[in-house]
Amino acid sequence: MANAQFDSILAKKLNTFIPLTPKELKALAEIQAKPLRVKRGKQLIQEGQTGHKVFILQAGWACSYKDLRGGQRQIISFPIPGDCVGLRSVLLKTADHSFSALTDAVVSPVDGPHLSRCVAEFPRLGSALLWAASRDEAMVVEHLVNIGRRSAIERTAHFFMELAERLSLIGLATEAQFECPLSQYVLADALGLSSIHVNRVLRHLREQNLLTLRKGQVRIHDLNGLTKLSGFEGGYLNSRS
Amino acid sequence: MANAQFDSILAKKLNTFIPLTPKELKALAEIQAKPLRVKRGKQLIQEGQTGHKVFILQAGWACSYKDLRGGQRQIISFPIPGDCVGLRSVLLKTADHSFSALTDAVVSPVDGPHLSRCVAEFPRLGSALLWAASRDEAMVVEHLVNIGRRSAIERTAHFFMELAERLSLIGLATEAQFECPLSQYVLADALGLSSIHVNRVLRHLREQNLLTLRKGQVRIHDLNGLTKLSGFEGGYLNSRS
DNA sequence: CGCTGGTTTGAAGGTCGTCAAGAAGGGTGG
DNA sequence: CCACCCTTCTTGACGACCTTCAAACCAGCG
Repeated sequence: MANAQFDSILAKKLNTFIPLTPKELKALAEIQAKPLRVKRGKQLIQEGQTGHKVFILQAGWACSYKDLRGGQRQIISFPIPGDCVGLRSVLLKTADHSFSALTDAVVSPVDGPHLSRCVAEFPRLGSALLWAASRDEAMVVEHLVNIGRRSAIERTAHFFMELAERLSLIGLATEAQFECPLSQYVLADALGLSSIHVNRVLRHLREQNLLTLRKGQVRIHDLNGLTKLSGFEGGYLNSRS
Repeated sequence: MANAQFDSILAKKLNTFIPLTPKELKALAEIQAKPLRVKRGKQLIQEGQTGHKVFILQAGWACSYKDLRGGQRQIISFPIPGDCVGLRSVLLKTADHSFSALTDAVVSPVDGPHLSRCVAEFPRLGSALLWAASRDEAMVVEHLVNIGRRSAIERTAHFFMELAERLSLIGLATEAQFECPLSQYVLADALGLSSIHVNRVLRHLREQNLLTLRKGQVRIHDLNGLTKLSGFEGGYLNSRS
């Protein structure tokens, strides 16, 4: 039992920042005690709503995003297992983004007051969570740079490089391959492109033997070439370095 | 003396979140005790550097940004007086962005350890700063949406609407006008456009009698029209609502 | 078997970037 | 005060990148 909690994916992540004591690990485990299964497409946070929900994604794929008039939307981030969602909005009056499951998923709802008490009692846990939040924000910033200043191909390559790195840190990717059940529509909303152009870009990447996305699997053929093309530097993802 | 500290622009901002006690105000004043004049163009933080510098902007204009190979850059945000810069990187190993003054400016360098001790002693001050940081992140997110999913005109209009709102909250803008010494090159780097296209967009805004930027002054001619055009909703900027 | 969600491709057009060059300030030194 | 710089703004022409519209294709599934 204690071991299972020790192995919580969030605990593993925070441990790379500071080693946590058994007591801290126990508190962390209590935070994410009640896993909740949600169906693909389920919306867990609605932009503008009050009452601050925080979730820890345990399994599956999801995205945080903002809708615009005219049915468009911009995806902010794809949380992966071990990531927190909604932390940023805890101190704001209303949630500044929506959050939905993209596949069937498992999340742990976190009670706001409980979280507050917990970080008050265990400040090191608080700063570990703050570190994770800082890292998430650095990812949003890099996303902004990606959309603002890189061409569609560079941008797409960069996106997959980052995703590969993140997944590999939690053991969900090898050097050459990982699961990625994102449709081209979803990718388009993340990359600030039309889905049709995403298709063309993916074909280019395939034809140049850089990367293939097929049946929810990304295969990386030429890591070096992708790195060069995208200008990817993963410094903002690692705690060491 | 105590009054001058009371009037610190950061104190005023944080006060809109939670009213601060005299002791907290005193601690806050000590944090930003040594104002430093910097010349226009001065770089205060370099992306990738270790040693975590935090600054509070007291006066003047500045920007945080990331450089890309090929001399391009993407501006992340324009801090205005009372804003903190570099807080996000405190817990990261290296700064994830650069920071430079755009005009002659005044900043207060903040000592990392001192800041830590301070928020440990005054937790409410800590959460006030965290609130400010959350608000800043919400702005980055909105910036991402802006670049990813809005056309050049909508995007530019939205940018100025947000800026007007922010400046007006600290008393640096009226309904109709505010100072804005940003060149079209700088605007281009912020909006993910070429400076030439920024020029074209500004002309459109001028010709449609929406907004004029001339000699470092923004004049808003049609607030309603701009709001409609940009789809601006300032909810993420206010503490109330 | 038809339906549905996703992928693929083509053609046409618009937004926006690039190249090039002139105009309009503002500051500095003679 | 004028000449000369530099930075910034402005405009035109051209082309590339990316979007939109339209339609075919494919696989999984009831």
